[in-house]
Amino acid sequence: MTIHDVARSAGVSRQTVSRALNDKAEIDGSTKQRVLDAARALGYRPSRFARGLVRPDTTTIGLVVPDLLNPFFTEVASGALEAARARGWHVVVHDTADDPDQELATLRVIGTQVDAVAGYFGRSDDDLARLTAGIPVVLIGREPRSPRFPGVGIDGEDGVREAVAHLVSCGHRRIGMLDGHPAPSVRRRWFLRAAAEYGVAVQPGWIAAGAQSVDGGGAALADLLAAHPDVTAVFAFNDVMAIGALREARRFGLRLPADLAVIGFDGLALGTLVEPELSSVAIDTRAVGALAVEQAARLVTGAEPLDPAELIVRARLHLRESA
Amino acid sequence: MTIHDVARSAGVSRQTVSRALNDKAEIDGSTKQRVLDAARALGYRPSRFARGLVRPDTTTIGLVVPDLLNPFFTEVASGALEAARARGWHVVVHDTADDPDQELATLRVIGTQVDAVAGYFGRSDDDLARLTAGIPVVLIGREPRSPRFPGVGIDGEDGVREAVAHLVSCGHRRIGMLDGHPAPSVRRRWFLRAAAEYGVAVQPGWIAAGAQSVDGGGAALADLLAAHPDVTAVFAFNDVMAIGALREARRFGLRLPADLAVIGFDGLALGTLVEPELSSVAIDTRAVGALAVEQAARLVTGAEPLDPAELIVRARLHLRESA
DNA sequence: TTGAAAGCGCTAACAG
DNA sequence: CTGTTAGCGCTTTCAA
Repeated sequence: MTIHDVARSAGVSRQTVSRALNDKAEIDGSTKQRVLDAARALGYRPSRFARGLVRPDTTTIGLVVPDLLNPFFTEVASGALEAARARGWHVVVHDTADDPDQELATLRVIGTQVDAVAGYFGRSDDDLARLTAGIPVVLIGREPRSPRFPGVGIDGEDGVREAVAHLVSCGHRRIGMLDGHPAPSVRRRWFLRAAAEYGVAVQPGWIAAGAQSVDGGGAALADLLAAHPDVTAVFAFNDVMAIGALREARRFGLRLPADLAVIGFDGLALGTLVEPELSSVAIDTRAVGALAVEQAARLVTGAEPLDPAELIVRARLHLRESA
Repeated sequence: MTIHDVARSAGVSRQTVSRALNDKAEIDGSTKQRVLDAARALGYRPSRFARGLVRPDTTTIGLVVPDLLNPFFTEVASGALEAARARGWHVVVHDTADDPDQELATLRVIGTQVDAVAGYFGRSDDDLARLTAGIPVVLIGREPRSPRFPGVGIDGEDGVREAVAHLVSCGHRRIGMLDGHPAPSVRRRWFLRAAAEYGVAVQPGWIAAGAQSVDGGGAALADLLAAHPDVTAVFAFNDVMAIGALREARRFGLRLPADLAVIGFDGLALGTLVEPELSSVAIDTRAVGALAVEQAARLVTGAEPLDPAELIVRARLHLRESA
């Protein structure tokens, strides 16, 4: 079903069909209507590729995230969108549902939709290279960083240390962690290292892991407290889990932060909506997205790419009410 | 910069370049490397359109939302994503920043990226028709519904009536509303009609309007209470605003729901994270997205489209703690 | 293993 | 106002 079929059906040339469809001036009203009717009758839809081939194009970059329902990723996306807008570029957001098959499927089609790709990927560098076949790729949050693709890194080490220092200074000695799958995470390593520095001997049982979601955080806290009710503070893999922990703690009848102090990671705007407001090892989520776009832009235009050191976003402790 | 330039630079034919880039088998290792080097040196990137033209294609639909940071739209997007996945299709999400210019820019490029468009648009039907030039369009939440494009409608009338009935049955007589811009909204009309039915004479000053955001909701409540501190309950344009109102009320030192009852609209998952948990006139947000995709799918494949009556999502009151 | 030819569906430029 | 011609950049036959 091409423009040719419509042309034949309407008894005109392809060019006339094109004119009718694109609302051009140089065409007779009745001819136009006839063409439009024929197109509708045939169920004709123009090929976006053929169009793109002959029309001036806008650069668009694809942002791939594992889960749009997680506000962390929407904040990153928002930063990316804004950075792209500043250049007059477009961003389309893809959701892989945190599923390797979906990620694969996305990678297969994305090459026909965008000029560069940025985002969160689980596949190996080799797979990525093969699937993206020549279009620029920027990884976000991949740890360890890839030698092959540039990536935006998140360095939470100092921030986590601040968090542990704060908890210790408040008198906490039994500090647990709610890790997120896949565990153990880098954030856990930062936590354990900081705890060791401050003389907190974290017992293996003080760490529980759960899905990176509100419910996962709640479940992890329940597990943790069931085995170790004497833990007085927890550091969560991210804010979403921390918020789940807050809710779970309330259900347990714990007072916050008196009975249990909670510190999250990410510094989401969401943290100011819950009660008590969430303390968090915060990163500039919008900067993460903006840097990814900036690097993608340099790759696309052939400008000098940003240096790995410039592509690191550092975390800082934001103290609010929950700790 | 085309495949031709690379071929010339590497001293091979275009097909050989194609083979090298796409990791095909029938190519000598050293030739491949030479081609790859030349491509890199030239900064060559294949045209996604030319590729799309000759490669089997996956259908993708574009979902256009005004603000990805608003969880309502991410819930809708999530429903759309899931419905598309069930058919093996893809969805890309576009954010227009609630800005007519961005919407225009998006519409201009979207035709080269997707096979159908669904979402929230402010432009006139004529503009939409011209800009989308033949690709199927599904409107979401447009009120009144367009005669030209199919759309998913939201009917909150019964739900709002339930909400007002509930408030009245709890003894509330001075019930205000926090409307969202652009005001007055359809939801306000539902509210006023329901209030009239239940004998509540809503004074003009009991209605304040604000941005459709957390801060907007907080500001609107502040305005409302400053002028009419005797209002004992408010219905908010949406949950996000309601949550802002909750926060503002806490800052005012009001007890919830004893001093002020709050009911939102949308039924977001977010509502269960705040304290008190938010009562809301809830709609099935995922169904909204799913219906939009379903209709787009029918338009794309030429199947019998869904009837306007089937494209309506009705709201129901979900009572939690805030009212 | 490589190259030549053909054509994907569309629109801009030009001719009529 | 309408049709003809000529590509856009790429990959897939098929032949060498």
